[in-house]
Amino acid sequence: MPETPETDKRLQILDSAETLFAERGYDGVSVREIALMVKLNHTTLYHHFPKGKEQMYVEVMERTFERHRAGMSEAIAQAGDDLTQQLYAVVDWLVAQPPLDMSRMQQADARSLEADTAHRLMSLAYEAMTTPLNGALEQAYTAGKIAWIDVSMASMALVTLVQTVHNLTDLPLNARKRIGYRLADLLLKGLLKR
Amino acid sequence: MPETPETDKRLQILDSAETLFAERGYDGVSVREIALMVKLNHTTLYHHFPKGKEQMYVEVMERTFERHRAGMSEAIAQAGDDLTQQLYAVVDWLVAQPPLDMSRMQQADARSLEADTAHRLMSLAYEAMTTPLNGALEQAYTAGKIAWIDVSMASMALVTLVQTVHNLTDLPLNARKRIGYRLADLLLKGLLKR
DNA sequence: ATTATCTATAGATCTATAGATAATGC
DNA sequence: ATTATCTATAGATCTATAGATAATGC
Repeated sequence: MPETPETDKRLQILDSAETLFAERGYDGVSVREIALMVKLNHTTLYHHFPKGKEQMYVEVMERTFERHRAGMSEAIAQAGDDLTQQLYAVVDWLVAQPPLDMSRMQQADARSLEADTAHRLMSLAYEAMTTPLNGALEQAYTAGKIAWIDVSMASMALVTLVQTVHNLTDLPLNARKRIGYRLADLLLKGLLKR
Repeated sequence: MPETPETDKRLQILDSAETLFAERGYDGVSVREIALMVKLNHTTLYHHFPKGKEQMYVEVMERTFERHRAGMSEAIAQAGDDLTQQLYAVVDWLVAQPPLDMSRMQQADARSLEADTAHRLMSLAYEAMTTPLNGALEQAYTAGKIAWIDVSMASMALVTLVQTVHNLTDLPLNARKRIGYRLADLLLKGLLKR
């Protein structure tokens, strides 16, 4: 069976790099490991990515952020206009995706990149990961459903909390999703009795 | 002025290692960097820690966990019996401490350690970081102040959220604390209107 | 005599480049 | 002729050990 033109080696490399970078971060992954996953000698990767490991990381992350922005927007749009259902849909999306650890990106990965590149990527990340949720929260506020809050703080809080579900590596996807819903409930209802 | 006997070289090494490991994780720190901070040749550290870098990391983390457990217990005890004030006190403690990124510990650091050691440290970490808050939440539930929740999930959620404040590196301590309080409020009151 | 420190070095990575060889497209 | 792949290798780390030398305690 012939390969489809989209799945050429360059895309295979990015896909493998994405899996590895998501698991272990920039410094935790070697160019050799990425090459091993796509069955190429590691020096061949420099043909496809002349600027080396940093270029692979940047292209991987740009793809990842855009996919997350689109995926979360779509999830929210499909969920109707109830905030709780919208947050559950975002949980479904995030839990099914590879982990995206913004704290590690900032504390570790960014230090190994050229400074301008690191700043640009971090801004992209915050923007992509909060914009769809910000919209949902603003709409809920306008509709009188939620109290006044710092919308972008709440969005980051949800994303951060749901990402911790990826640390439960021994649980199957469904169990991780259920825990994600409970974290969303916690953020929606709060601890104090109503 | 003579050095106090407690601040001998071994403790200086652990203090420097703690700062560096907290900032950049196990793989992000080299034995040479630790040695540089205490003005020793890096090979000298193997005299004080014959099992090398892993031994330094283990001793650093054991100290850190115990200090956090004690610090959070003390903070809660001093705060009286109001849950909100107790959580604020925990925020004060956590924000003033070096960052402790459990996600990075599990996803990155643990992979570089001997497997048994890694498991033992992770268990210690979860236990130390949640036990004091679990107690406060159980007491609040018994007193009818909060709704029924998974207490250890809520404790981890608070710790995780407050740790993100360490990523705001350009803000002074007081500003970071205020954001910590607002995150605690979010968890206490929730988004939905009451 | 014991403890703390250093020099020298082994051996295992890592990223990246130069340049040869094989595969592909016209 | 161009594109994709490989071999060989440079040069920079890293952790760790062996063994010499200096400082300290009895």
